[in-house]
Amino acid sequence: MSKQELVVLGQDGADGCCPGLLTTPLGEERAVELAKVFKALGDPVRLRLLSMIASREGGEVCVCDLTPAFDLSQPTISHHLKLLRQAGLIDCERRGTWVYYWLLPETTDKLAGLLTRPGQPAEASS
Amino acid sequence: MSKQELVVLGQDGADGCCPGLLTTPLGEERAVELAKVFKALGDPVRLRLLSMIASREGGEVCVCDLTPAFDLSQPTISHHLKLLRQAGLIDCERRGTWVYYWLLPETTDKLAGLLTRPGQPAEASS
DNA sequence: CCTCTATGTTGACGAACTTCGAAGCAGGAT
DNA sequence: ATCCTGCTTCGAAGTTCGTCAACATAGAGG
Repeated sequence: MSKQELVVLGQDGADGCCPGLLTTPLGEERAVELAKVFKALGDPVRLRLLSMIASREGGEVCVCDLTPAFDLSQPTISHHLKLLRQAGLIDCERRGTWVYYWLLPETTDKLAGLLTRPGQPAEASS
Repeated sequence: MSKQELVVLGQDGADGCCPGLLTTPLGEERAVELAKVFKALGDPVRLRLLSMIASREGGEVCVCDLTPAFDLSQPTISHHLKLLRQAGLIDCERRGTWVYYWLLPETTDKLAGLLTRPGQPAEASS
């Protein structure tokens, strides 16, 4: 299932290794890589999907719990989930009849780190 | 100059007022608003522009310093800068012959906060 | 085996995006 | 006023994206 070519956000982010977006000019290859992840977040449907998955109590959501929240066909939801998966933001597994999705926090952590300025702790909101 | 309809990232983010992306399901309107900002970041050219602007010593960059870094026409760079500006990520001002751009850190701070999980400080990288 | 349900994949189409050249505008210099 | 330079806006071409209907697949249960 999770045999998609993921976007791997190289060395960086929360582990405090490599330059953040806001401190050092971004190289072209790295920009391309990063843009894929941000592009995945650049759609309202995908943002809501990610949010629904991330905020789920047990950490896992079945597709059948996601689809009814939208006025979209199931294939469209499936398509958006695939893009989020390819961006390395979520992963999934089939369990019997259903497929469960969960957040990959490393990726969001790295994005948050990249967008954080040196002096700014940027504690989680709420 | 800065009379663009900015995307205003409502109440949220670093000020710890409203739910982060990862803790509470996102409302539709808010998702649309947020998606515009992420979409602005979803292009390699714009990411590099933002990075170049943000990491500049004095905090300001002239367009003429940005353009040579790309294999793109000046109108194209101008277009991307406009999108970043409409997303509320940067602003600009004309001074004599040149136009200077600078980062609006409130917006990146808010994004970082939204992507940060409750337990995770997400200190700036590098 | 066959059928039913839950998901993913394919192909197609309109909308949106990226890019360019050409034209427009604002200021400084002549 | 006239020209030149720096930048933005306009209009068009090519590409990518979001969406759906139709089809394919995986597993459960007869």
